[in-house]
Amino acid sequence: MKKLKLKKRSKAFFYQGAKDIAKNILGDYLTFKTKKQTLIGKIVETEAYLGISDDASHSFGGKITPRNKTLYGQGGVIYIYLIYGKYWCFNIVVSKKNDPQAVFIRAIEPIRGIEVMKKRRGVEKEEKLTNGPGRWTQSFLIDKSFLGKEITSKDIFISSPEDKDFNIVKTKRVGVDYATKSKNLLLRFYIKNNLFVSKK
DNA sequence: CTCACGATTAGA
DNA sequence: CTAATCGTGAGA
Repeated sequence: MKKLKLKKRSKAFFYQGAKDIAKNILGDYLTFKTKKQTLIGKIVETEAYLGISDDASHSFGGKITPRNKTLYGQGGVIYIYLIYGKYWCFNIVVSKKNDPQAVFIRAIEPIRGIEVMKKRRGVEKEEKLTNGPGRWTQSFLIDKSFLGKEITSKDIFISSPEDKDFNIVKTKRVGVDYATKSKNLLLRFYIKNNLFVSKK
């Protein structure tokens, strides 16, 4: 078996726009280390949120609230929020300061720490551990304590393999029908035929 | 202070 | 298909 070579994504990588980053981090590995264990997942599904011009985005129109103010900082930090009173949604703030774009990580493929994930999720089926934005954060035990943390940290970071070989599917974003102008933009990206992409 | 609702999920 | 569940944001 060939050894997988991974290169850590730099802070400057996250200064690009959301659309490019959402596509480019597909197939990348998300690593999350604690004292007890290391969890790793491959990013298989993302969405881009374009910020001020995007009426599906939390920062549409330049709105600033206590919850979303992290979006207005320099790219490369984590934006987390609670949805439906239960599930943590994990985003990476991208672009430059005062350009509040974000990349939403909707699904990953579990690579390492699968037993821990099964225990936390209370399910045995591997395909159901991480195939949705609220599911994978539950597997990784990610919550509001990660808000504003650098995605280039020692204990949580993204790295890219040298070679990637898959096709990317583009679709409309999920669950943004409340948006009128932007709801049909093709800003959701996922790895074609990957088993861990969220619901049909 | 009140209150409607969500970048979702589990379960019938 | 519907209910769950609670922090958040808008408005009184």
